[in-house]
Amino acid sequence: MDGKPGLRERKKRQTHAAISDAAITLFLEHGFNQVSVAQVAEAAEVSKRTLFAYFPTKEDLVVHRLADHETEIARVVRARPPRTAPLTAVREHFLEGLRERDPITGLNDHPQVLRLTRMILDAPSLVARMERFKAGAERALARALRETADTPELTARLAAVQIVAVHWALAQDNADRLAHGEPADTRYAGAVADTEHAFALLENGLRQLAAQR
Amino acid sequence: MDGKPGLRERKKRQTHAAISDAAITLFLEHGFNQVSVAQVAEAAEVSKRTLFAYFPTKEDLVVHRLADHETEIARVVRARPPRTAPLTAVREHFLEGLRERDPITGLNDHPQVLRLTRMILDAPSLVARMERFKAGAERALARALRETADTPELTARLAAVQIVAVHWALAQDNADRLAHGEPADTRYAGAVADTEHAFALLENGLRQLAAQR
DNA sequence: GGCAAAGGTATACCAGGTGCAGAAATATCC
DNA sequence: GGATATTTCTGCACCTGGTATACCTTTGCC
Repeated sequence: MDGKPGLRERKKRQTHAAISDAAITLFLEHGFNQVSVAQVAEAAEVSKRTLFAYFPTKEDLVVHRLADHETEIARVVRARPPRTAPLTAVREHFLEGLRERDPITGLNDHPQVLRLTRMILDAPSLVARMERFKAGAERALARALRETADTPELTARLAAVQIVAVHWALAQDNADRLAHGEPADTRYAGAVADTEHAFALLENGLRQLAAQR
Repeated sequence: MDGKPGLRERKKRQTHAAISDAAITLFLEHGFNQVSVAQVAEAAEVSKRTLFAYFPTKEDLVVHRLADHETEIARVVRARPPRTAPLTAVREHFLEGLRERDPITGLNDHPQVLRLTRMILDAPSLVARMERFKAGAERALARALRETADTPELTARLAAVQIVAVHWALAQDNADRLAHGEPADTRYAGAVADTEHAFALLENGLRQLAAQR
């Protein structure tokens, strides 16, 4: 489809990568808030104005790498085998992510990943950006549920927000533990158990929640 | 406890209110992003520095009014009658909110409220701020569940994120409809039905989600 | 009334982000 | 291959949110 990307196109990609790489390197080294976009631009040998032509905000310098994941759950639901419940597909996908130590599950303890996670958590504006991400994931998943499982509008939205919320809670929990020094391999069994528990809760509802007091 | 707030204290409250009022007035009239903090400060007859002494960020000029609601769900759970399930308490509280047209349920169509909602939705930074709000509500609710229903750590967190997510989805749905012109009184019946449906889903789980395809 | 402390102000400053006019590089047409 | 049109990059000035500093005013209190 594009045997000839064209010089202009290639340079664009190159510049994009140069800026992104310079940004990540500097941010990991000194922290997100400690590095100005001017410094990033200088390191990438590009004007500040050009940097903003490629990345609309400073946060995007980091977050654009995760853009694919925004619709990941929705894609999993759409691509599920016939007669499989959406929830089952999402659960299996998450378990597979755990097995593969996919960073999105929070269960990857490579120093680079750990530092990136810490960097994001230390920068409020980046955390806020991640929340918007979640909202995007919810919308995409709601659509997928409507279109592939004939789920009514409201039910789809409700299911979507619940699933995404649980997904993130699990990942965050894993990431927290690894951030506190627990090795991924040690955490693995617990992460699997927690995942099973969480999806069982989703499937069976909160009825079981004690009513005492 | 304080029959004599003291002059200093009174002036502080007064200044606080003056700034907040000036801000809301200007924001409602011209839009959040169209008004600078300098203009708000000028309207409130206060220096910019003073404004930031009272409100840490521009967003807080709007959001501080909702601060109480951050822990509202958690308080409802803590204050529930004996042997009542947390979920029941939250549902009843939401239904009561609908009856009273509490703006937090999205079912208040007073022009002021409508304009405020629109203003918030039109300003990405305010939306982001609301998301942080949600996160705070989740934490508070998780604690309440742990402390009043002996819910284990993970279960409490999972339940909390689900409940808060559904709560917000319902409110947002109502707000959306009113924003599109539907009167609150017309929407009321549907809002109640949707609420019942949503909480039934929470209670019974997503098992029912069709597995077709 | 006088003094310490709290609170307010003016000013200057930093960082993220945008608008604009022109220079430089790339693509296109002859 | 060269002239031209188009895209992209750049430098610069500027706006806005937010902070630091240093100084002044008000309040509380003896």
